[in-house]
Formats: sequence, structure tokens, C-alpha cells
Amino acid sequence: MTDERTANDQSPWMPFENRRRARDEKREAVLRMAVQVFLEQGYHRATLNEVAERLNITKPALYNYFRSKDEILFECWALGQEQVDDLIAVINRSRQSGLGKLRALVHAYAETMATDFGASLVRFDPRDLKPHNAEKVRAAKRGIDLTFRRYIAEGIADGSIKPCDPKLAAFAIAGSLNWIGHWYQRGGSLTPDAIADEFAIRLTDGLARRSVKKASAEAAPAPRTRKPTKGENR
Amino acid sequence: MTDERTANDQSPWMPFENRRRARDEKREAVLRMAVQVFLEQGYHRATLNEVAERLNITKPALYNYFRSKDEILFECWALGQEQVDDLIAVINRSRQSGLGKLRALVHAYAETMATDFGASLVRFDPRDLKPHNAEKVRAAKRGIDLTFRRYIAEGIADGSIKPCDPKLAAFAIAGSLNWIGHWYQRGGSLTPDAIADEFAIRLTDGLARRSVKKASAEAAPAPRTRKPTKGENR
DNA sequence: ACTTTTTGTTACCCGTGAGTAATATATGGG
DNA sequence: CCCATATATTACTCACGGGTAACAAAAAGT
Repeated sequence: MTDERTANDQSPWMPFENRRRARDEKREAVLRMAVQVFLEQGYHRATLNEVAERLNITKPALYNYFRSKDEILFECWALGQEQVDDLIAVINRSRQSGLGKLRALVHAYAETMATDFGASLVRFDPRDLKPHNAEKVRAAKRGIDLTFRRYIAEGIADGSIKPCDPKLAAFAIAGSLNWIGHWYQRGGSLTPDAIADEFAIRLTDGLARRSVKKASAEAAPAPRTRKPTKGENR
Repeated sequence: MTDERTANDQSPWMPFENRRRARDEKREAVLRMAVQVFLEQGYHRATLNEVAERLNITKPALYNYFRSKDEILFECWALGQEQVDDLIAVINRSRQSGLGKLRALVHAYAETMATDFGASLVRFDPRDLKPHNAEKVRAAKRGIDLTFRRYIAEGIADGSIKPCDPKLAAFAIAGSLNWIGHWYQRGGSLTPDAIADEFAIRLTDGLARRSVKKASAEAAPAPRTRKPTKGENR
């Protein structure tokens, strides 16, 4: 009989193996496992005991790296937020029409929603955080919303998007995207990339001056934006 | 000094007044207060003590009407679901194009999302329910999703909607609508009706064969569906 | 008026899981 | 080799809140 729950691939605490790793790597390992458990069971039903067990350690060991459960929750959220911030930064730096930026944002954001840390942005409840951190979350959400609105407004200004209320349009688009975090799960028939492609078109087609079908081969040939894993400035 | 927390308008248990009301009315009063508290604080942070207090009764009294906290949660959900079932039934009965039905659904569903019981459909976590009830929720959600897809498929068949993948289109639209339950709150600048109007257009315009702008005065003059409260046929 | 039933209260139980204290064991430097 | 520090463990505390038991007081039936 194989010993249960022994030696999870992901854990750096392989029972009697190389336990020497940088502190930050372990912290991150905790977060990766925590976000998984939190999403799987919901924050309140999830216990730190289980998070620890899955990492082959015990609960108090977690307190070497984090002060409280809600701090872990916050840091999970923060990692997801960081991804979004990065992706927005890239798009901001790019030179395209408002519509182009909007499409790029939709695509990248949709992909993020299909990751654990991305989903945590919309599936975790800020009310579980200390007021201090809840405020940061609130501000960040506001920032994302404003980004959507800005791209839309830019698009209206430069003529790539037909006039509409940026606020409601942003709500509609962001809502659609955020919801991905609630229904997507690995192993389904849709791949994140396929979802992102479809949404990038469907969600913006109603706004575009020229339908995407007619304007197939456009001037700007790169509507999608890849993560800046490497410092690629073309 | 006015006595604190005395005589909430909504409560049928006015401290020393008419305590005689039908059992079902009281059950419903509990649910109305519960859904409010659950939404306000989140199911896990909310306590039955507080729900009871706000009704001028004590926690054990609730157990005259419900067996457990999660049963209360479920019944809140069920009331919202009932609204949706009704509204779908009305639209099903109507004779319009697929696009017309879809627009009617979007409008009515959006309005529902702006109510407490409506929001509970998307803000409560089925995992808090007994498996028995969680299964009912799962089935109901599936039903709603299929309704969206059916209207879209109908629309494609009758030519009112341009060809697309009904599954993804339904996800996109429903996501947008469901998200309303997360951001809408009474007292904002948007009224539920205004939101519903805007969404009914914005979410379907990308799908329609003819943009709503061009096809303003159409054959079917009633794109919105009112609750059958009054028989108002303009 | 009396009993019975329904509905409410006060006082309690008790499982759970976050967080802590005391202690042990690696790890690494001198 | 020994001490200092970081990291982990075992064994505990303790607040919280769902749920129950025992009892009280209305309502309602007869």
C-alpha cells in the first residue's frame, strides 16, 4: 500500500529530502497551495491544517511565513493583482487604438481569470481581510475598472469605438470576464486561449465601428498581448 | 434617546404589539431579513443571532421555522430562483424571435439581479448547502444556462441572430448579468431599470443581424417584459 | 376555566479551527 | 565541536456561533 498523501510533487518539503530552499520559495509554495485549497473549498471551509498537511508540514509551521489566515488570503490576491497590473502596464505602453487596447485587455484578462491567482481576484471576499487590506483591494478594483473605461473612452475619441456610456460598457465587459473566474475549470472542453479569443471578439464587437468580420486584415496585426515573461520590447 | 433597534419597520414582531400573523408570513419575514444580512456580511460572518435580533426575537425562535442555518440559506436562494423561473415561463409563452426572447430575458434577469433574492442566486455559495440542496442549485443554474443557449439557437435558426457559438455567447451574456449581483447596490446612480435597458441592448447588439440603432421601429414593438403584476399593454 | 399546541425565552453544550507556548531539531558560522 | 538562529513539532488555549434542552407564556380549541 502506498503511503497516503506522501510527497506531493509541488511541495518543497519532501519528507526527508532537500529541505533547504530559500525562504521566499517556501512562502510562494504556501501561497500556491493555499489559493488552490481556498478556491476548491471556499475560504471559510478551508482550514490551515489542510493547507499545511498537503505541504507535508503542520499548521504552526505556516506561522513562520505568515501572521494569519487572512494575510495568506491577501497575499494570494496580491499575486493575482500583480499579474493584472503587469498586463495593463504592457498594454498602456503599446501604441494602438482604443479598441485595440480594449481587445488586448479583454484577451489578457480572460486568460488571467483562468488561473488560480487570477480567479482569486474575483472569488475571494474582501470582507475577510483586515480593513487595511480590504481597502487596497477596493482601490485596485477601482483601478481596473477605470482602465476599462479609459480604453473605451479613448476608442470613442479616436473613432474606433462607437459612442456609448463607458461606465456601463465597462461594467458589462468586466462582468463577463470576471464571471470566467467562477465557471472556468481546468479540464473543461474550452481552453483558456480559446475563451480569450472568443471573448476578445464577442465582447467588443458590439462596440466596434467596423464589425470584426469585415475588418479582418487590419493595419495593426497584433490584437493579442502576450505576458511580458521576457523583457520583450519590440 | 430613541430606544435602539426597536420596531424595525419590516418586522412582524413589534415588541408588544400584534404578534398574531400567519406562520408563512413570519417565515418569509425571516428570509427577507436573512438574505439581507447574508448579503451584507457574507454567509459565514453573518450570525443567526443578528438575524434574530433584527427581528426582535432570539435565535432559538428561528428554529421554529427552519431546521438549520443552511436551510435558511437555501430557501433564500429558492425564492430568487422562483422569480427567475417565473420570468422565463412568461418569455417562453410569448411569441417573438429568438433575439426578442433573448432581449426580454436579459432585461428581466438584469432587474432580478438588482434585488436581494436575485443577487442571492449568484452571491451565495452552493457548497454551504447540504449536498441534497446543492444539487438542486446546480440543476437550476444549468437550466438557466440552457435557456440562454436555447434562445440564442432559436435566434440563429430564425435569422434574428447571426451565427455564433451559443455556449460561449451564453456564458458571456450571463456572466455580465450575474456580475450585476456583485456590484449593484441600492442608492447608486444607476437605477435597475436603466441598467436593464442598457444591458438588453449592449449585450445583444453584437449578436443581432441588424444593429438596434438601425432597426429602431421594428415589427415587434415590445422588447421588454414586465412582471405580470398589472396587465399593462400599451 | 382547563388543557393542548404553538411559539417564544433563558441557559447551556460543544465542535471547530485560528492562533500560541513550550520545546525539539536542523542548519550554518566560528 | 559548540553555539546561535531559523524552522518545525506537539500540545494546548480559547472565542465563536450553531444547535439543543428545559422551561414560560401566549393562542386556540373544548
